[in-house]
Amino acid sequence: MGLGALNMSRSRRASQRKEQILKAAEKVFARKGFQEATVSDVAREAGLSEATIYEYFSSKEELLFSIPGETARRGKEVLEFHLQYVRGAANKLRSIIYHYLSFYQNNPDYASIAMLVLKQNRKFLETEAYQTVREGSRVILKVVEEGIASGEFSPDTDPYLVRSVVLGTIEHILTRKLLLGKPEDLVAFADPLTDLVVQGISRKKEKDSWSFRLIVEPLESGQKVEAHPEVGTKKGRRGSR
Amino acid sequence: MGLGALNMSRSRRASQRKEQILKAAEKVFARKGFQEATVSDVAREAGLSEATIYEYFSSKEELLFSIPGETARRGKEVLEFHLQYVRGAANKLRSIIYHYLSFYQNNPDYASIAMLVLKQNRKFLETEAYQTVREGSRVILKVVEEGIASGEFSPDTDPYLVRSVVLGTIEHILTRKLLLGKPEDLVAFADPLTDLVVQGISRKKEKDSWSFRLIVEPLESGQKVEAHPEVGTKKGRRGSR
Amino acid sequence: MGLGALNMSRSRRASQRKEQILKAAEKVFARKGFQEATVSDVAREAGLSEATIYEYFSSKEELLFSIPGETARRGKEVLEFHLQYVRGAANKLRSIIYHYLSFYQNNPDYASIAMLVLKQNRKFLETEAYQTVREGSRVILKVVEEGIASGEFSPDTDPYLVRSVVLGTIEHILTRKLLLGKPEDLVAFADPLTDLVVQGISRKKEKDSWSFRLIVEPLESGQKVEAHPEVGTKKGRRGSR
Amino acid sequence: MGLGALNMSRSRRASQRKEQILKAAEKVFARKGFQEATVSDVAREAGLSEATIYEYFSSKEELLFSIPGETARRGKEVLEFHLQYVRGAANKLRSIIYHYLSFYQNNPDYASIAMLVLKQNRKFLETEAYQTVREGSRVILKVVEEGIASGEFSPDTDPYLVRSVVLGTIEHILTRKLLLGKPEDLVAFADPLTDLVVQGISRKKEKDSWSFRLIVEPLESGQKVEAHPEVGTKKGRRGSR
DNA sequence: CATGAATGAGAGTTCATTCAT
DNA sequence: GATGAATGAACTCTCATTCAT
Repeated sequence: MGLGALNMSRSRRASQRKEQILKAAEKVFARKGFQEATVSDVAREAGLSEATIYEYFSSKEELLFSIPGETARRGKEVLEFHLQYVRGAANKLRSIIYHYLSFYQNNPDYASIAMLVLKQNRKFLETEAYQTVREGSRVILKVVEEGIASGEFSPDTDPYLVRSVVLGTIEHILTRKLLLGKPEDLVAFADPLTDLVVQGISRKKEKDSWSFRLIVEPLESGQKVEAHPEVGTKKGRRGSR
Repeated sequence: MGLGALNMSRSRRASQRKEQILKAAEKVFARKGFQEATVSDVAREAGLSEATIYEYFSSKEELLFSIPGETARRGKEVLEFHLQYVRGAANKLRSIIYHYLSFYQNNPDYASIAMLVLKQNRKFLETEAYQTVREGSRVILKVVEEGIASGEFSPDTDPYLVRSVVLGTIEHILTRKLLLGKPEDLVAFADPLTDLVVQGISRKKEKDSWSFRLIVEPLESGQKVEAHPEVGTKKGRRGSR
Repeated sequence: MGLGALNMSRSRRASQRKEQILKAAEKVFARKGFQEATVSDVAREAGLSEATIYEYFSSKEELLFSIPGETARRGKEVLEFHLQYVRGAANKLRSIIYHYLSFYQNNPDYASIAMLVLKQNRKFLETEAYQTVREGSRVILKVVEEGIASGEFSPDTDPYLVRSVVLGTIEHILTRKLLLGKPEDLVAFADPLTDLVVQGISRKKEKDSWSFRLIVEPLESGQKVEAHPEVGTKKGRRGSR
Repeated sequence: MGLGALNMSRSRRASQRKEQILKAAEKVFARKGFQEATVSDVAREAGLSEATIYEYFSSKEELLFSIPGETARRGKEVLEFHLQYVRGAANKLRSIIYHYLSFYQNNPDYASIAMLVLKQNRKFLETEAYQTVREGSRVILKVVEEGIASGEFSPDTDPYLVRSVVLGTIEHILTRKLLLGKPEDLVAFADPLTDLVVQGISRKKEKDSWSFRLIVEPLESGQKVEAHPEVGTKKGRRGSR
């Protein structure tokens, strides 16, 4: 005792052990999936006995559900921190998309568990960790609403749809990468995806200008107006939620 | 025996049994998930003994992987049939999105298995059934390419990204419905999603340039064109695949 | 199929298996106790696999509680059958005591489980099997009440106490035999115990005092009557129940 | 430390700790049973760590077997002390029975462990603590023998049977109370039980006097004392031990 | 002395799968 | 073709016990 730096408070050491176990579990579950992985696998990976795992987590499932906790919280914090300095809804959307992709790219084991294990687990929805994820995704809603208010985005934009587009696309690409190995670089999708979404929901100036043009018509040109009458002009459609 | 219409060929009867078992399995796996469901559950649902299940399917996993087969093929066929009569890439995209949503809406058990069971299963990728799904999703690529070629869509559109946006969004919304019960009506998302995507990938600059030209021509107005010049104009960005 | 006598109905075979397992369990639990015995032990003794045990009994505990069922019912029936032909409460008591001792003597494994395992198990009290045991012990109450009514037994006899004396003594002797191996012969206690109990509850002093008076009258002697006036004359004492 | 009265000898303090642990163990084992209780439960109850338990007792079982020690010894001493002042075998029997019932009533945790845990444990018989119990029960034998010698009890009384009757009945009533909660008051059984037993083994004067009477009535003589040899006079019956 | 932390050793239980009928 | 019956093979979880500090 009294070994200075070597000494460590009880709870500090305990939380270190927990972290050690969680890292091992993340690795193992990511590689084998939840059902296929055994607690014995996790114990081996952590260099501990099975019983020790149970000292820190009351069940295999609790172990699984504890994995996102810290990681997700940290991800959310980083995102929110960076978002502070970004101006404009479109730019914020770009930042969010970039962060998600970058986060998954840098945390492949976490990504694997989130996409292939937790996402399909009904019980995960009742988890505290899920709340963090939920809050994170709520940021998208807010940004979209902000963009609508500022006039950057079309007033009939459905924020829920946008969220589904953003998260759905990211998850789809990520899942492909996890299962098929392609694409190599997730982050490369940040800009194209952002552009697509932003253009997809931005105010349709074009039409405005078209109307304008029509007035001008009396003199010349403007025939192309009818060229794409069906695109983006049906108003009032919005899915519930 | 040999009594004409009453008789049924060996294989005919066998394939009927298979269908009976598959229907039961779909129901059970959809409700309980794969690992949680037992072969005994499926047998009970089918009104057969466990051993009989094994007469027709060599393992529980093969049973699972056999579920999509017919259903997916039928879905793909219906889609392709309808697509024949649709003109224009944007309209085809709308039709595709509508079909996917409608299909999942009308086949909730299948949807549940696809989203919550198969998607997380690496082995499913080596399945024949997966090929059907793959082919189905390839249709999107073709339509987008067609749209690019026709000038409907921006030439720097990434068909793979579009596919991910379309399928990812659909799956995201579907998964939410399966796990959270919301939204009630999937099909209501067909138009807003299509609109977003189509606007997101439709030819861009041209319009700007048109307005430009038109504005100059008449007399005044049109300055706002430069208002958001940064949106959607960054060229050359494309994720690998 | 169609093997005549060798064939056996489904349920018949199942109940035979159950019996086989129960016999094995009785043997094993009697020898090792419940906690110390493993399901594997029982399976080995029965010549079956562990899994098969669980086909017939849902848990180790259910297996334990199923042991008394048949045996206890049969014991109770034999007792009641014989009791029909016995006249007089004292003789019935003797018959009951004899039967209990004889039953335990002839069913040592059952006796061991009843005395050393079930008797101390709170959960057993909620068992159906326990009801049979309960009913069996109720016979004693009835007989005592009958004896009181007929005047054979003292009117202030507490039937519940008598039942406790009879069963308690039998169980005490039996437990000693099970743990210490002595006494060899349980049935030898039937008569002495019966005599003690019957004398202990038979009509008492009153007779003495009557006789006394009669004796004195004629000629002489009889002073010793007062010798033990304090024994057995304190009336009105009775434990609750 | 070393501050006079505040100080305490090593062994004194150790034996205090032991007592503290034993009290906790008694409570816990009484409530949950031996197998169901964990060393951790005992440690928590004692306000100590599990490891500390093992400083004082080498195993969970040793802890169990140590519980009776002091308590049983004290019980035995109190009984013997009071017995000194009681005259007459019957009165001594009454005193013994009273003491047992009273002791169990006042030490319900001890009673629970004795009846529901130790009694079923073969290994307890090899314990030193069991010797104390044994000695205690030997007192009954001595008193009965004394009563036989003094003529209070019938000469063909089997002391071992009487011991079994006394202890068996007490334990039977006690076990009922522990498991079923009834009867509330154990001590109320002291007199009725004593009366039953004492009358059950007392010299059968009555019969003697009857015979007497018959003889006197006519004119003289009385040799026919053997007139009712069948009640309680069958000699030579005695269970081994 | 006291204990936090770690673990070896099992036990009960579940099921996918097989096979004789 | 259909199935009742049987089981091998694991896996999760529990706890008494140890030991370094």
